[in-house]
Amino acid sequence: MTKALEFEIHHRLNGALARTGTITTPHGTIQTPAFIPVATQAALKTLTPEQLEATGAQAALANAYHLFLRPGHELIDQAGGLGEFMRWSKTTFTDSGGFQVMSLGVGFKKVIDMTGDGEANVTRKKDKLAWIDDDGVTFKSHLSGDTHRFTPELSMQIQHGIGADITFAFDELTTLHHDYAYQVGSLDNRTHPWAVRSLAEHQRLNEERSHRPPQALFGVIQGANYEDLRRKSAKFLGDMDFDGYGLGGALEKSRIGEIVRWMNEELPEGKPRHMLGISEPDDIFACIENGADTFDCVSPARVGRNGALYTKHGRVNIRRQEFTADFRPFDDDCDCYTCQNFTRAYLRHLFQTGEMLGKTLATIHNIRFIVRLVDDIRASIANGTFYEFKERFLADYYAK
RNA sequence: GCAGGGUUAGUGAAGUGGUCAAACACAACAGACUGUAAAUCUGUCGGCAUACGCCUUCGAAAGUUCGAAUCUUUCACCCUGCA
Repeated sequence: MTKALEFEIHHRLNGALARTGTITTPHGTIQTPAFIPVATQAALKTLTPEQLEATGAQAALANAYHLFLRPGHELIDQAGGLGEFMRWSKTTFTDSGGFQVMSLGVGFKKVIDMTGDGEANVTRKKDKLAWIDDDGVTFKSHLSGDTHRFTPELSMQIQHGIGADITFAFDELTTLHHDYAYQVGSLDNRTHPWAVRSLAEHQRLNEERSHRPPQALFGVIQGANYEDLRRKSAKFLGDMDFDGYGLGGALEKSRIGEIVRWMNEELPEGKPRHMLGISEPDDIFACIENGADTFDCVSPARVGRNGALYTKHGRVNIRRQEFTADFRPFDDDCDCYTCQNFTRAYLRHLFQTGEMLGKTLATIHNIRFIVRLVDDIRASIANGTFYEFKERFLADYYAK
């Protein structure tokens, strides 16, 4: 193919923005909606590519910030690109690194405070490592303390070096404590101008690097919880020549569906929309219902590594004493490798003893659980049972 | 037999007259984790009580003292030198 990305819509849900479709990139086709697991440093922690593929994952998302620091985007370019480097033949994404770099600016460090009323207070003190201006972000590496500077241009150069099929524009991380005036300034002075610069650099790099498969670029919409800002941002970016859109952070969980709807009512229908950093079942339903096509999130993997496994009745901590002699599969409805082969007692034992296999098996289960949930939602949109499925699933999952 | 050292909560280990139900670590128990500074973090951890607090503890017994895990005596067990 000569195009970086093609998006086709197959089914639409009556009365809502939800749709099913396919995203095709030079490395394959993704049936949407889809959950995209996160392989931040060109690896999904604890899994081999074969194990990841067996979960049904159709793509993986890595991070420009982490790969810039180690091993460096030039090295990945030399290796033949991200997919070749990590031996993942399907579609790849990279996040721009903006979120990571700017989160250093609001990062927290554990501090023990012995002042005050004489009691030791363990607090989390701000440990600022990033400074933002309208041109870019200066930051210190969390690894070495070296100072670096990211601009939209450099982020695109890094992402082209890494060579993922789908890349994201460099945007500003805002948080909920930023007020309306700050959010306006963030859009007008940074996220939007940076989107223009990201797109220009991206187009230049796609031409310059015509020996490589063409890459796609998604613009990232911000605007926090403000309807006018979300619509304005979606309109502004929607008029630009992006291949798709990222729906970005700083939103109130309880209003997530509504906020996603504002954006998607303004965006061009024929381009895919990626919800950044979301994986809780209630959020996934809300976002898909309101027109999101793909999701990524570290949570299923991280939470799994820390011993919490998804079940149809909610998250459960596998280390609980009650599983000591429980020889049933973890979730008897689950078709994953872990549930097909191992008992709760064994999984608990692996976590109690700190065996690495426990983390692997829990990660396999959790990734499969969310991938399959989104696959099931896709099927329910196609056959018209979305609302029944949603109601049934969420009632079970969040039942006390 | 002589001389010296030791015995603290599930385990290891601080603590040598009051601020000690007793640091710290591990184990155990419970919880958190949403564009990964996360194989991380938080809480509980003698008994009863939501809590204020009350009760029983620092090998055993008997003492000294207003007050003992901390000092004295005897006993038990363990370790190290010399015989």
